[in-house]
Amino acid sequence: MPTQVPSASLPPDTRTRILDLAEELLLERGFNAFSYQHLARELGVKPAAIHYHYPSKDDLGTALVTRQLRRLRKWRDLPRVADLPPNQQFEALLAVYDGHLSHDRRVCLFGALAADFRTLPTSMQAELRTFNRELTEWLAQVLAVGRATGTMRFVGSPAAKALQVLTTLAGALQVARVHDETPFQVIVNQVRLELFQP
Amino acid sequence: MPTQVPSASLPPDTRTRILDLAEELLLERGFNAFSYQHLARELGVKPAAIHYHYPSKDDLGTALVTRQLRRLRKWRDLPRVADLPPNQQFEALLAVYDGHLSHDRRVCLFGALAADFRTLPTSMQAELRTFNRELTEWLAQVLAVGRATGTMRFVGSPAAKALQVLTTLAGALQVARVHDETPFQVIVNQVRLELFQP
DNA sequence: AACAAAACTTACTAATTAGTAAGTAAGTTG
DNA sequence: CAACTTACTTACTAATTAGTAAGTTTTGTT
Repeated sequence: MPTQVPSASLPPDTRTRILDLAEELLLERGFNAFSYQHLARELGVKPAAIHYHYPSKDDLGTALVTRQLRRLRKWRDLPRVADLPPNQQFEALLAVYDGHLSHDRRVCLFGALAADFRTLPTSMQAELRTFNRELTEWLAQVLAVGRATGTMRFVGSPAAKALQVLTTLAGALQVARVHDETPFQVIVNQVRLELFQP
Repeated sequence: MPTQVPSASLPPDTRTRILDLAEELLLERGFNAFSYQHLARELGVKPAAIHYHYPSKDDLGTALVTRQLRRLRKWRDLPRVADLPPNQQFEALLAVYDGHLSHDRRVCLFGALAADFRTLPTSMQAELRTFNRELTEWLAQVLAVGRATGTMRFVGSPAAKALQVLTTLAGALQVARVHDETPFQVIVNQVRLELFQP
């Protein structure tokens, strides 16, 4: 979920630059709204160069989701995230979505792909399912501990609450795109209010 | 929001059949994933016939959203909806989303268009904003009365709660598409549980 | 029956799409 | 230095896209 890993940033090679731009276009315009030509033009290479690195758009799309899944796992296991108390882990999650919002109101990966899901290659579909499942499981665990330690309050199971919250956050970024940043903030505040009410 | 108005159903003319099929493809595959050829082939006419009724895809898309907006207003003002107590109005809303789910797991109009929003003609964007705004205002009113009359319980403003709930419902249909019907039911139950808890 | 308007089809553009095959230039390695 | 690999470009297909113009059939009206 994090946008950039600020580790030793070498000048990115073409392969990575393709993936970065494709991700940008995916999150800003949708998977069926950009072509190899778009990528090539903006990167200053020929379309065939993209095909060299990612033979088909299926390959490119799958690489995109796979990288995001790798990032999620890395982020989740980061000491500065994993070692936090539940309420701060939750805030760290909200910060990621807030980062998307600030970044030209990008939607999240899930929100970008869900509507067009049936037009996606099966390998992308499978990866996206895994991504969503792992994220939900992580949050469910956070919520379970949060409630057990008394910092969070909610009815129903942690799994149900996690699913509901993540769905709301994905949707909130979409609403922000259609309107402006305000409804996103309103929704997030509402979620927070309900989760941390006394 | 209702899928079909069961009034005196004459055999639909081509103009309507185009709109019906376009809506089906929009809600099942996304706006950028169907073409005039797809429509024409399935309707047994030539692509130029579609252009005759809807000169450009912009026109078609706009007509699609406009019709949905008309349906929303009609549904909302229907005696069998408008005259209901708030909790039953809310259940009527949930029934609409449940109808989408049953109908081959279609997403709602908002969920279908939000991700690709920036690729849409401005007239579609404007109509979709109006659609979402009016639906939110309606639900806010329902929630306000529901809380005032003691049948519903929630913290925060009715407007914030309405925005949150509708966003969650739109997202829930997307989750259903990516996984299966189960998470949709889980999310809706969670929403209900929180709204009607004692 | 005459006429006009509505609802198309036929036949076409020009642009864009994903993808391929063959060639080339620059590094890398034995 | 020779052979090989990597990372491309050039040049091309075949399909699909939205859209148009002109002609034809169907329908409704007087």
